[in-house]
Amino acid sequence: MGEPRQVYVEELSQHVGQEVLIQGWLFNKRSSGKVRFVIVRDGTGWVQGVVTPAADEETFELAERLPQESSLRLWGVVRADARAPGGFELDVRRIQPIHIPKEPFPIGLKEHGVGFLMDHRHLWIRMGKQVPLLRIRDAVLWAIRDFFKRRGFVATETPILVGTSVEGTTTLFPLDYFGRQAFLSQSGQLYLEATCLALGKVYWIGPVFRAEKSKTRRHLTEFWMAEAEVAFLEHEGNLTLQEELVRHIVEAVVAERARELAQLKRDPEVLLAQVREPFARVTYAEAVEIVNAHGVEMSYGDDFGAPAEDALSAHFGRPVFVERFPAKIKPFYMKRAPDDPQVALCADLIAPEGYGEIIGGSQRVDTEEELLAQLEEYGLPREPYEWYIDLRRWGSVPHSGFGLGVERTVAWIAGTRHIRETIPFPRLLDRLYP
RNA sequence: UCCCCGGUAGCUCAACUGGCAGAGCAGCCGGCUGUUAACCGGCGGGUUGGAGGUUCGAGUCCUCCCCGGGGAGCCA
Repeated sequence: MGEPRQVYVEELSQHVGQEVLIQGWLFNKRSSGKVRFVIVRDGTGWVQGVVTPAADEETFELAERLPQESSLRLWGVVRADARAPGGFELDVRRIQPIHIPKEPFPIGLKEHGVGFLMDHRHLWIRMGKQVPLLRIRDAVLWAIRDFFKRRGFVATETPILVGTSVEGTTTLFPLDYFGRQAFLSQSGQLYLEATCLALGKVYWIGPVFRAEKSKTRRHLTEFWMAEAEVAFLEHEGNLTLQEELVRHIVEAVVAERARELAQLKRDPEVLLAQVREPFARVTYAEAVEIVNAHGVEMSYGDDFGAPAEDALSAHFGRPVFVERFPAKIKPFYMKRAPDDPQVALCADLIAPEGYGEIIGGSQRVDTEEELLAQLEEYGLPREPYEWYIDLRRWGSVPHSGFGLGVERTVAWIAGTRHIRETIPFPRLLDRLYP
């Protein structure tokens, strides 16, 4: 026999009848006198251990005394049991405490308010929905990397510290850079355009920062974007790439994280059905009519507000691309449609079920003349963009790209209404702790 | 920045038109051989967010401030 093997809760099905060692934390305990139950979590799942006087005296005593979130090693024999939520239980032989808290764990098993939970985010992430949610986030990020890797994209990086804004309109976090003004990047796109002319197909996944005073369930001040940029790719191909990426993410998460989706009561069939068909595609002008038909007022030239996005997502019931926005409500770097210079060759992808815009993308301006004209049109200074203009001076090619909001994508797939739970430590207006 | 709601025990909440501040959970003590947010009995626990005001009397009404939540705008 020898020493019992150390295993994780998610591996228990492979060890029925064997004695194993689980290392984890006491999530909860219950007692019926001579039968005591300890629920232990280890990051991969939860399992109930059954402690009876058959265990040694100290272990039997610990099963009654250990407070919530004690860390411990637990030796027991794995047994399949229909009564166990996960299908398996442990008949406990021995418990060895590693750390016994001196004070009650702040987060109980009963309900708490959001403010309290956010103040204890560092402890909240151990609880309930948070673990499967963060495991789904992990799967989403790996699915993105896997998708691009398989297609020969080069993973690259863009700077976080920048000297100028990418999109003139959005608010930036300023900071002092050795006496000069610098900002936290709000998008890696412009740099990715340069990199794609070096490497062909590139992507990066990283944090971006928006100093908007947004207080909604869809906004963070620090969030993660997966951005891609492809040389020689035009608008149509850009949409196809985005659609294939999103479909791949959903299929990969459903395949790899079925257990977590079940814990979150998210029906994988609903997700698969949403991405099975080709995504809907409408022009901005058509979208405005659909939105108005749903009783949400907006006129041509307005950007879509949250109610408008919700109307669109309700109308289609699957992801929908909104193409060809009026150029004046989109950033300076987007290429104009050859048949209508008033509209940009761009698209936003609106997620189903009201999870909002998850992708913004476009074909980029590719001639120096157009770029200079558009910088001027937007009232932007030329100097900080000289390097960007250079890209159109030497070997410019048609190129396109997009940015996918990781947290909104996770929220949609996990079926979690508020984006704050899709990242371990959300940064929100008025919330910088912990 | 604007609009709405809230702040009472460690947590979640109650307390009528102003009249003795209460319950569940958590904690502590005890009971229970299959519990599933276990259950049963007992005990302790409060500057009612802060400052000022009205009143015989304020958790409750008024003013200002602070904090939190929801939403809008903007965006991914």
